[in-house]
Amino acid sequence: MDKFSSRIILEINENAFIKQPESSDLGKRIVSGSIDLINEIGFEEFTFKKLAGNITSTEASVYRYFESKHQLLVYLVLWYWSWQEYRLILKLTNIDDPKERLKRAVTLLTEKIEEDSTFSQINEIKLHHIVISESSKVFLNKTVDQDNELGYFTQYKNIVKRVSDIILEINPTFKYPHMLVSTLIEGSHYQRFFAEHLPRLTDVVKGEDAVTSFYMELVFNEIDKKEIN
Amino acid sequence: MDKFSSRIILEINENAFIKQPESSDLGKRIVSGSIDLINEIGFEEFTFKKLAGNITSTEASVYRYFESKHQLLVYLVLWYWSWQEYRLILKLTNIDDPKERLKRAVTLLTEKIEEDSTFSQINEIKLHHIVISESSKVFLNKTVDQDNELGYFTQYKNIVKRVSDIILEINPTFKYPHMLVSTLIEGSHYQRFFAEHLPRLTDVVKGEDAVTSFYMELVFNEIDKKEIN
DNA sequence: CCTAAAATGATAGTATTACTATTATATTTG
DNA sequence: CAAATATAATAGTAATACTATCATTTTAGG
Repeated sequence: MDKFSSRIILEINENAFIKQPESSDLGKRIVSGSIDLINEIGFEEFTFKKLAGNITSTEASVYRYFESKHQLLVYLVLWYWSWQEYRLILKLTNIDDPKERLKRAVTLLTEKIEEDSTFSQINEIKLHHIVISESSKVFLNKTVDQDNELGYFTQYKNIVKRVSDIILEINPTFKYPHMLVSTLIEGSHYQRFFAEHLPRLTDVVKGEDAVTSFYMELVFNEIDKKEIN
Repeated sequence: MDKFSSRIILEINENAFIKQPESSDLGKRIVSGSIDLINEIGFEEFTFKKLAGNITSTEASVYRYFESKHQLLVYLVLWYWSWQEYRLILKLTNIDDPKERLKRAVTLLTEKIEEDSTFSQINEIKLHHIVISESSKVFLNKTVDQDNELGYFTQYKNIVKRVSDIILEINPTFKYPHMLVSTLIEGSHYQRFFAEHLPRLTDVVKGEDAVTSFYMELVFNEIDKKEIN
């Protein structure tokens, strides 16, 4: 009995949609349908027309919720990072030892999402897959500065800051906390993608989750070393 | 007097073009024009029609060299990694100490490309920029497995293998050499992008190239630690 | 329960993209 | 100089990424 029984809705930046998708049945079908479809065919092949076909609606109706497929991807990725920030806070609550806090944070940020907690209409396993292969397209884009002003990266930056602060608590003289955290987040995504498609760019070690083990080791080596000097 | 006077042409995988762009004036204009244009407007906005306008040719003519803009990006990225492999080999020639070899490799893979060596019609500074913001789109794609079979990632994998082998020479029991190398390559690209657009995801340290310093430290900490245990 | 407002569906239309095809005109090569 | 080859000019197509309009259904308030 540790689940909060009332439904929690994550509040997402209003710039990331035209009409709140949580507010209607169609909105929810758009979100869950797009997660399924982007997963299946990839973001490049994904269109609102195909989505509409899958959820028995129309292209025009989808456009009432999201002004473009870019905005929809932004919404999904924002949702993911809001959810991760929420999970991070929960996972660190009442834990005082900074090393234990860091350990928990690294695990959360690098591990495979296995259980489907099905927060509302969102399949978190599939969404994690999308984040791995598509989320960088949100910022590797000429609109990045505009998107940044709209607050599209706030949650992501918050997470990086939270974990950086733990690192600085352990080692206040460490010069590169943000680099270390963003490296482990993006790095672990790449490694999972490589493991599936380009295995010679990664290492698979039997009997362990090599991705989490590697980044855990990396992070602690890096900040410990500095502690000694 | 350390430049080889004869022109060197990098041999690029034949699957990455229809007609060898090195073979004609138009081909060269396509390559250099696309580097300029992708840099300027980004890969999403880039079209063969716009390119043709810039280089006073026609869309149809561009299509005789590359079957799609995806293939053109593949060509550019392949060229970049061929060039980097060539530079890596040069930089390691006659250097025996594995730690010095590793140091040189890490510098090469993470540093900013400053001088314009202008290998043929290619502006390496601009191409480096493209690699930073666009190259992941080559593999973060549903066609990745097919593209892998066509050999589009061979040079990249070769570089990762070469550097991994140096790491294993220094520490033969290190479990994650490929992860470490691909992390530093992709990580350094992200950090340079973040420094320009999302500075709160990185750290800027006065008086040093923080990106290279960070990854250099990371790599040596990681493999040294293991050496002791 | 009824009406007005809001949401959705159905349909059509536009500019642009990502190509392919055809023919004419240059340019190169033997 | 002729034949082959490369490029330009032009046209055309299916799909994409939207916008617009109007009819129909659903919902919410009095």
